[in-house]
Amino acid sequence: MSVNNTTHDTRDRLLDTAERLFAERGVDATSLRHITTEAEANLASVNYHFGSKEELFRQIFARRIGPINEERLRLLDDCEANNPPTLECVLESFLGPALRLRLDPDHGGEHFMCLLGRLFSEPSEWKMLIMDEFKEVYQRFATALQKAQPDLIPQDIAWRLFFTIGSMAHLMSGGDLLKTFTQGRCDPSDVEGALNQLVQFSAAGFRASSHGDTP
Amino acid sequence: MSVNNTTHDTRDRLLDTAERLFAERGVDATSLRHITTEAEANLASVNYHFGSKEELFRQIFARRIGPINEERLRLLDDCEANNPPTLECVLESFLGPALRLRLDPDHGGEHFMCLLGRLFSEPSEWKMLIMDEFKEVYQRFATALQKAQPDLIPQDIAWRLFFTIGSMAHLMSGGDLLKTFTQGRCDPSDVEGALNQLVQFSAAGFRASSHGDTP
DNA sequence: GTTTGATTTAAACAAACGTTTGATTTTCAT
DNA sequence: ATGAAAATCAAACGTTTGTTTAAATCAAAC
Repeated sequence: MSVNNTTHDTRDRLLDTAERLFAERGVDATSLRHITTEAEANLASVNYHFGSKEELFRQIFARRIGPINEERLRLLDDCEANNPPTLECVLESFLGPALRLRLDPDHGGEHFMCLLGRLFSEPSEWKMLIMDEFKEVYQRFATALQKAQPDLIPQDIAWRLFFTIGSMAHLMSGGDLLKTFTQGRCDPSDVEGALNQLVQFSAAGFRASSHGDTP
Repeated sequence: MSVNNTTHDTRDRLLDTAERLFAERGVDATSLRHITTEAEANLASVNYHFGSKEELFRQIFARRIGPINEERLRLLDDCEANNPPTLECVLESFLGPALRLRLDPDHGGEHFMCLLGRLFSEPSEWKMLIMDEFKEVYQRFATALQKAQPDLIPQDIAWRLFFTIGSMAHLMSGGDLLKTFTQGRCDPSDVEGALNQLVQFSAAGFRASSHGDTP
């Protein structure tokens, strides 16, 4: 049988459920039994539809990461209509599509965002998956940032983009720390507020002079 | 028998080996069999010396985190000899003791640093362990940063400290991304260089005006 | 209505997990 | 040297893991 509605029912339910559980408890700590139970599917269904747990993870990742990076590049194109593009515009093009996953009405995007944020600091196998998909986006944005701040040397651009990614990943992977320590007065789920905070913080970081002393 | 040299030999070897493997492969993905094999100890030795895998982790954490936070507070005291303290001094007091774990000659500190960096984005159980130990340090530094930048509202301080912690955690948990993408021209293992980059980046972020527009 | 292929199901698989046991060896104060 | 405590050891414990199998069920084409 080829594709039809009911056929992909359990397949999608497995993807959604696994995405959520992977985000909540980590990939290694989530068993196929847990996934299939919550998805109301048979234990064997994961191996039937995906072949293995690793391939399930790969497909969870694949269906989300493409659109995000495409939108990043599309927004970056708009920024580069101006020459040089503004720092804020470039940074928002990079950070916005990731952070706005939280707005997904069925919360699937939010779960994936959390999972993706955690992946940045994960060792080994799983991380390699992002690397490849991320390379083109990274290079395009590093170049754009260099154009926005032509006085910086490439190493400084790299360091600061690295820190920006770290801040983004930290925000994506939870933000419990922030909400806890501020007793809810800073709310990471206010997407546009959080995005604005991060864009302003990073933009200021990129505007620091090159060798460190404040001018 | 009470403490003597050979008695604590395997105990320490277990702590060191587990610390390294937890950092390299993650806590969940590291088995007691893997730990005890590499430590050249019997499988039962972890349960004999620590009672459980969780308690082993707890002790790995406990022996390192105390000294780090003490040094942070000691350095912060020195900063606050000046009033107000400089942003750079406060940030370096917070970031330095963590990042300088890399300088540990037997590389144990480096492994722990990696493990600690990952823990920030980990879900649930393991993370709670840091939270408690971290609360006092967080509050003291948030207060100091507020004194250093009195024009910022507390929410801005919290957001920017959150981003600083994210950048720090990203750097601690590996920095593969940075080294890979810059083909080695940015080297996270140059501790003082990396520390300087992060301090300058964060300090500039903290100096951004409150509501976002560049003045 | 029968057939065909896709899907679901219950049951079993071997492997790996953390932990426990009881005997054995090592260590050191007496 | 002797006895008691500490440490190590091989072996087994009961679970849980991801995966496989073969039969049962379902959907639709002929």
